[in-house]
Amino acid sequence: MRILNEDFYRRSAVEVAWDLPGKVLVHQTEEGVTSGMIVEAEAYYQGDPACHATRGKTKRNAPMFGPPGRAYVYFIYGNHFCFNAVTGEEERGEAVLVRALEPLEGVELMWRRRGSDRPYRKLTGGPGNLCAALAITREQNEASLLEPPLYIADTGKEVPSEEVVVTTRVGISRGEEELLRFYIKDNPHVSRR
DNA sequence: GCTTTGATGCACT
DNA sequence: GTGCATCAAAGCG
Repeated sequence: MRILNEDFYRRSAVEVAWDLPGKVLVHQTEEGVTSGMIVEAEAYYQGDPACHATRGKTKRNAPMFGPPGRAYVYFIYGNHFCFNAVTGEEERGEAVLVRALEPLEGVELMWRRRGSDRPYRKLTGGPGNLCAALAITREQNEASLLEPPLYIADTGKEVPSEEVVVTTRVGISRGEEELLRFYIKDNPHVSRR
């Protein structure tokens, strides 16, 4: 597998979000390697009222204004982490939220982290779930995605464009009208259709 | 410095 | 389908 380079991320969030389904997110930890195919992603860009960066740079969203190819991990609702890949040129304030994975490596480890009574589809389905399964926390905030232990790789297999569905985003209270969400058709790990 | 609320998930009805 | 856990940062004053 080929690790995606900076040029991949140095594009608009919408373009990157379109290309991410089918790519593989990998996290190597002391416990072992966990990875999964990205099956759902959403684009956020400055000017979008729902984007964290829409009101300029703050302490929380500073990674979104940094160089592309970094992680932006933030804590939400007291319990949950969400993982984003920073895209676009520096100071643009763009990112792509990874919402769901299909487990590949380290499934046993994910089960151990999550509890064994969990339905398989919920193991990495949903932004909070995939972060818990891959052990992504605040510590991975601003980490580079261009090299191990945390990176996104290209399997060489492209997802046919007719299998990628474009729709509106989830959980947005403002500006729901735009079609910025991309997911793989009929994949059981996608939370909402 | 105090209040509000959110790019959620889960247990429960 | 509804409610709740739980907290950091934004927003306000």
